[in-house]
Amino acid sequence: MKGGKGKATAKKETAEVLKPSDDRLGKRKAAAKADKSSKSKANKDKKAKKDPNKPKRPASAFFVFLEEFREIYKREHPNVKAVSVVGKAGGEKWKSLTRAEKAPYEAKAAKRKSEYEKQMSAYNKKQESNADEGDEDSDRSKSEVNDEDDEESGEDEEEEEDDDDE
DNA sequence: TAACTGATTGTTGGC
DNA sequence: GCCAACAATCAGTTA
Repeated sequence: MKGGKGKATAKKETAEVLKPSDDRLGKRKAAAKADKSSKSKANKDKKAKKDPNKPKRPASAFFVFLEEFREIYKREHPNVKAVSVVGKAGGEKWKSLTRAEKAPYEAKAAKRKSEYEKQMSAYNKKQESNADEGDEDSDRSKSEVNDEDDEESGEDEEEEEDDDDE
């Protein structure tokens, strides 16, 4: 492995000292920590056997927000490049948003999710047929994936305006 | 030079 | 139902 393994360990200790204020958050952090430690393995594992054709998980509302927030944050703090800082700031900002303010991000996330579901069903079908036929499909699956990609080209964002639910 | 780390929240998927 | 894993981002770190 590479990476700041040692750094991670040291960081972990620090993080443990710095008890998170939130219970759930703490769990998250702990999970993330455990995640991290296993992640290296998981990553390798993933790299080793993960299917590159498998659709990526859709961004949650928070991640949709974070994409935008990063842009703004970079503009306001061009010197700050650390993702950890942006992540933290984004998390705080996210918590300060009202439900109405979060609504457009949730709408986008919902859309991405439905696309993800479509892609997953296509992917699963492919997996089934792969299981059926065994192999001899590599180039076919490629073209199918391309088809899937085509699907999402049409839509950008149209339902930013459904924040009326309260 | 490739691979990992951190920091965040939400969601997915497996058990 | 619970919980681990993963989604984006990228400078910095390490082997």
